[in-house]
Amino acid sequence: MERLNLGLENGFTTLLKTCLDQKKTVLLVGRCKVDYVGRARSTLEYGDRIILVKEDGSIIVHRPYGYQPVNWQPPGSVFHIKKMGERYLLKAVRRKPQESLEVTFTHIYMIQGFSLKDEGKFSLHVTELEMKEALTLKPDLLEPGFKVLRPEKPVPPGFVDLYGLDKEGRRVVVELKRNAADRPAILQLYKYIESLGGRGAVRGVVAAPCLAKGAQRLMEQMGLEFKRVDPKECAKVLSSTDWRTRSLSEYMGERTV
Amino acid sequence: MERLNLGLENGFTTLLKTCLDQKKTVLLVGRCKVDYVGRARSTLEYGDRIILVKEDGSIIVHRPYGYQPVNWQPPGSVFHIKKMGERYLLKAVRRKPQESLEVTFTHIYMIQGFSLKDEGKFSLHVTELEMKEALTLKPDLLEPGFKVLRPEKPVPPGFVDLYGLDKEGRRVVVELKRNAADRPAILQLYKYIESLGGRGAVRGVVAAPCLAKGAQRLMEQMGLEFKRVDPKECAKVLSSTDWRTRSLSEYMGERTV
DNA sequence: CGTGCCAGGTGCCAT
DNA sequence: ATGGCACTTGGCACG
Repeated sequence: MERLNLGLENGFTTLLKTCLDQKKTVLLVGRCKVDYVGRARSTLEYGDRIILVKEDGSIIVHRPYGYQPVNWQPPGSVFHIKKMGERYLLKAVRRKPQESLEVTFTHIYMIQGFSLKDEGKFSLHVTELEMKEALTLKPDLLEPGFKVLRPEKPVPPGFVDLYGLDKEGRRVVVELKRNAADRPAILQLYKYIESLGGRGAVRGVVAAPCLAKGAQRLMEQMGLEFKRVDPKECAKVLSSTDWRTRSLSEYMGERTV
Repeated sequence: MERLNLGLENGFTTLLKTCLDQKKTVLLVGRCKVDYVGRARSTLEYGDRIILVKEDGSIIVHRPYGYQPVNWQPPGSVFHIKKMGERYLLKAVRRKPQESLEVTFTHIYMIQGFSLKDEGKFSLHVTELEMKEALTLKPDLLEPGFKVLRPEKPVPPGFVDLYGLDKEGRRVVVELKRNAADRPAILQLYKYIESLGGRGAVRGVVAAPCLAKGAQRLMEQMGLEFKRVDPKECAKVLSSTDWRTRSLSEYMGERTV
């Protein structure tokens, strides 16, 4: 970590340009207004905010409350910096879609550049992908005798989460949800079934921790089955075994065939 | 704006606790690892990051790249601060769902508290709501002679965006999309039509700037019509008139009747 | 409070 | 590039 703080007297524009040139991350705190034009359009009146300008050309404007940024521009944006009389202008533009974010400062309370080294690995568990992996390795988690033929089977409208055979040899199409299975999930499964020859030809199974409120009736109407699957249970299966380490990622890698 | 920077020697824990007690926003830059457990679970190995701790009890961890935070906890979280030997611990817990975020610092490059005053008004334009407002005020934008009977008509599965009559007096159900109308939107409209007596009884119209890729065929299959509506055109209608200022919001406010 | 739907959604990976 | 889809989705409005 290397720090850069030229002080405000040295100039907002100088510091900011230096940081951007050197691909440093800049932390700004100041009183500003924000105007955004692009897919939509927004205005934010003057107030105190925190602004992050990152090495990759992204910018995020945070109010002193709330989880979400009030305005932003994604990585790859191009910055323009200007001093306009008493005010400082920071503009971030991206193309495709053409969007522009303009931050106008009346006061800058803090500006500081940092060279941050962050190569730490991030890993997320208990995702739908992990559920799919677990069910591929231990299909019994879905039902005894179930065999996975293909995870991510492509069908005309999209991708089936799991495709396999039950112990009687019938084809099974599985729609997997990490959260409660809702109406859209069920309708999606139904579409897949239709494109695979209809209900007579394949079994339709919704695998999820539970069903959403209105989903039960829809399930029955469409003649689909619900199988309870616990995401944490799936994650545990993966972490408790070491078969995952290599063999699974390879196996899952073949799903595109 | 009031600034608080006691310096590191004064103690990470002291400063942080003071800031949280006084409901200040804290900016932190340091080398840390992050562990999250809750709906899912994640680990982030050591690296340099920026942490925002806001007045409302939210915390956001940013890597030096990317638009999205790598870890976070929403407003209302409860913080626990501890010094563990050479390391500093910042833990944010929320209930419902029960989730915990733990940031462990080995180095703190900067820590600073700010009392930020931000009452600036934020407004976003050209939302789906504004399109609906525009079409309600100028139904001709949809098609000549169209009349809106009710925005947001409630039907068993949900709410119809616009409900009205065409110039021949036929009932029209409109599904409105600010972006390209996709399959789910079309299926949704179809559900509404079924619950209103089926295709013979009402016209089904998808109003959007354009159709998503595979949507055309589905539209035809279901016997629905597509009407191009330009969000910018809608915005112009709203901005070029001042009828919006009060009267419309009141009118729209009655939609729940 | 749960439930449903929108978002400047974003991100990831597929063809 | 575009399409399909998950996300610790978050957010809001409504029953």
